[in-house]
Amino acid sequence: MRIGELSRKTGVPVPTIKYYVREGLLPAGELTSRNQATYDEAHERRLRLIRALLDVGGMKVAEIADVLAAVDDPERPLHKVLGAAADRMGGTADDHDDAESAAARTTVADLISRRGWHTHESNPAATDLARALAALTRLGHGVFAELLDTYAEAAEQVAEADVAYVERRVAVEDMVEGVVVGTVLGEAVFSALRRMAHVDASARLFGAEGAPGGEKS
Amino acid sequence: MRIGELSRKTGVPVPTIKYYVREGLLPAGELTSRNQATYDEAHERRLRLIRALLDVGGMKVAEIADVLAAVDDPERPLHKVLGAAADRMGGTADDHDDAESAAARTTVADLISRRGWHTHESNPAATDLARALAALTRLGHGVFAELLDTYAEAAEQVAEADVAYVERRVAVEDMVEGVVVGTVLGEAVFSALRRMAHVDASARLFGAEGAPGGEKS
DNA sequence: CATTAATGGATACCGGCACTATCCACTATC
DNA sequence: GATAGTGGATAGTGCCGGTATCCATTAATG
Repeated sequence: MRIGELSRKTGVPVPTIKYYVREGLLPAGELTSRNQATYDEAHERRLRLIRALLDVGGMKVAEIADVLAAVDDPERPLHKVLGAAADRMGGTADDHDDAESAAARTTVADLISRRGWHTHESNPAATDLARALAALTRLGHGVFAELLDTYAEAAEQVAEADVAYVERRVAVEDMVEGVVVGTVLGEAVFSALRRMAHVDASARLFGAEGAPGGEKS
Repeated sequence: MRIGELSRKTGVPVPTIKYYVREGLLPAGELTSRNQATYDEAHERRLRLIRALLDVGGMKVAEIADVLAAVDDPERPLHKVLGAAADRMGGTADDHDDAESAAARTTVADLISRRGWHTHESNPAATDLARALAALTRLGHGVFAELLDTYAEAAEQVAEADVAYVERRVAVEDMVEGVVVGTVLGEAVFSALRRMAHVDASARLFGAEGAPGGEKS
């Protein structure tokens, strides 16, 4: 398959495909002449993954390059790929490092030990959590931390399901890709579900229905 | 308080504050002369909220403007604010509208009725969910949909806690802000927790620990 | 076999976004 | 009265995902 067909099959413009190759997201086609190359189903699959990560997962091109490099490296242990896939999140790192941040880090450390999690507060996710909690405190919503255990419980359920899902993938390369998909797209899935459940929960409580065209107060 | 002090207290540069005022995120200070204005704690609080929504929540300036306009409008019913706060998510809307998308929409509709949710598939969150599921299917991960009920269960727990949290805010304006904070920052919190739980769950299953320096498979 | 279309590769350019810099006339403060 | 700070306006910056354009070469087509 040549680049035009790849473009037609995936809906990605040819110059964009070239751009992804330049950025290292997609391996180049195999050259058959000086200006001819062929692409196979692996390229097609990779290209769809890239678009899903971009459009649905909201990842940046450079982050995708990192994650895919980890995916392609057979030496890379699975949990490192997971780490690379996970580290994409979190706000911009202009931390204040004030009293709220310190308190938040303590809260996170307490949570980790309380739940007996096999992780460490150096985990980027823990840093992100601390940042979010610190922001919450600065906004006067420090009480929100009381929900942490409820959140953690739900997160455990989801994570358990995710890992079980990854586990039952047959081949290892499928597992690795499964980690990426589960981490990134799973987040989009859960986020959407949470928002839908919000509508439902507030409808139950306040009597407003979710469909538009409702009442005024 | 004048703009310089506001800047010092919040760590936001003066030109940036002016920019937020221009973009309608922050009300202008009250003019005392032609080129002097005073700002109060409400400005300070609002400014912190803006930064949290930007840095932690990953929202765009225009989205924040929409949400804050809804927050400031006392006529706006609560669930509409929630909608405005929630609609910020989801990928770019260049939908394919193919077989996968149709199947995904059916899956979403089934899920809504199965769980008896008071929402409709016109909900933007439902659209986002359908998009994510369609992407999953295109990647050959259609089986992921089997996790949907586990995800939904967890989402319900979280949403219930969120709504209960909002409910116990005393004043109404606090409730409204609580909705925004709970929706946006709550997502950051859950996302971080999920990634931490991933590490823990995969450690339990594969015997790899969260700290680096592990094994090969 | 001649013409047209497509390709790989390189470079330049584009629009959107979140600021940042500069300038101005004016005011507060020392 | 000198210096710093202010509101307001306009222009510029750096990054990011692409697009556009060009070239020499090769494939496809009548």
